[in-house]
Amino acid sequence: MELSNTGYLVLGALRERPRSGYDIKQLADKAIRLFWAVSFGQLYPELKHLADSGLIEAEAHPTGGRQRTVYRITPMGEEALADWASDLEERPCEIRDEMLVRLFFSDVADRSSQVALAGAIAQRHRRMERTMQSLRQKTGGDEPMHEELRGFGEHFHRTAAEWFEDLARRLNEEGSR
Amino acid sequence: MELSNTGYLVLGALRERPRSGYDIKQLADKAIRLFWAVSFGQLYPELKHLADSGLIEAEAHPTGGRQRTVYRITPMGEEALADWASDLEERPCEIRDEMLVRLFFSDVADRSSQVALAGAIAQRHRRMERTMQSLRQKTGGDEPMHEELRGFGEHFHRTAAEWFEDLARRLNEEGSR
DNA sequence: GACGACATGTAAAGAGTTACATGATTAT
DNA sequence: ATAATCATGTAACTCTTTACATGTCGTC
Repeated sequence: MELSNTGYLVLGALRERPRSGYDIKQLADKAIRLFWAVSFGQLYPELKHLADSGLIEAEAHPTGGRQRTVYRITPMGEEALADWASDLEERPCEIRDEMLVRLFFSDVADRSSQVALAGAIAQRHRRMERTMQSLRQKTGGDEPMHEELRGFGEHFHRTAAEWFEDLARRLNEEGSR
Repeated sequence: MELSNTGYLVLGALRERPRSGYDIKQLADKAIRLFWAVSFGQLYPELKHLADSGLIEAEAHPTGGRQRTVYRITPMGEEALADWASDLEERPCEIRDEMLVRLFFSDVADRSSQVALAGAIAQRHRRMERTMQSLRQKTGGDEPMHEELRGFGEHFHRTAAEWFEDLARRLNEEGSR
C-alpha cells in the first residue's frame, strides 16, 4: 500500500503537529514549495484517503460557525512515515522551467531578445531570493531542517540569478554577431 | 490554438533541422533533460498532433527495411515558434525533488540518518555534474545556447553538491544533540 | 459594507510516466 | 549469436492544475 509523495508530505506535516488541510497548505506554500508544490485539489482528497487507510485521524474543530477539520497522525501513520524517511535510494531532481526551454531555442531570435530573456530569468531568481529571505524572517523557531532548506532555496536562487546576469552581460558584449 | 510546452520544444528541435521522433528524444535527453524531460509517450502523439495542425510535415525516410519518419517545420510552425519564443512573461521554475521532501521532514530521524541522506543528495549532484561534463565533451559545435545551458547545468549541480556536502559536514559535527 | 484571510471541497481537463508491443540494423 | 542502438507506437494509469462553488470571521 504505497502512498504518493504528496501523501508522505501530508504525513510529515502532521507528525510535527495536528493540522487542518488549510494549515498544511500554508506550510507547503511557505517552506516546501521550492522543491514540491501542492494544490488544494490534491490535498483534500489525499487527507480523505489517508484517513480511510487509518494513517491519520480526523477531528472536528470548528471556530465558531466556521467548519474546520483537524487531522492527527496515528501510530500506523508514524510507522509508514518512518519507513519512507529512512529510504536513501537515489531519486531524480526534476526541473520544469518553461523560460529555460525558450532560452534553449533562442538562437532563432536576434541578440537583443536573447539578452532580454536571460535578464528576465535573472530577475525571476532575484525576486525568488527576496521571497525566500522574507519567509526566513517571518518564520522563526520551527524545525531546524526547515530553516536549512530555506537557506538552500536562497542560495540556489542567488547563484542562478548571478549566472543568468552574467550570461546576459556576455551575450550583450558579444553583440549581434 | 495554444500548444503545450512539449509541443514548442518539438518545434524548436525541428527548426534546427529535420528530425525523426527518436532523434528529438536524443536531443531532449542529452541537452534539455535538465530543465524539461520528454518521454516517447508524449513525443509521438505530439508529432501527430503538430502534423495535423500543419505546423510540421512528415516525410518517410526508411533506412533499409527500418521505418523512419522525418519531420520538418513548416512556415506556419516557424511563425508559431517565433511567437512563443518572443514571450518574456515570467514563468515559474518548478522543481520536484523527492529526496528534498524526505530531508525536509527528517527531524523525525536520528542524526546519522540525516547525515546519510544529505550525503546521498550531494552524491547525486556530483554524479549529475559528471554526466553534464561528459555530455559537453561528446557534443561539440552545436548551437551556442545549447552549450551555455549545459554549462548552467554543470554549475547548478556543482554548487548543489557543495551545499549538501557542507550540510552533511555541519550536521555531523553538531552530533546527536 | 467590503476586503482579505480562513476553510473545504468537487469536477473536468491536461500533462506526464510506465509498461507493453514490435521489429530492423550495426557492432562485438 | 547477441547485445546495443535505431525506430515507432499504444493503453492504462497517475499526477497535477484549474476552475468553480460555498460560506465564516475579523478588521478597516
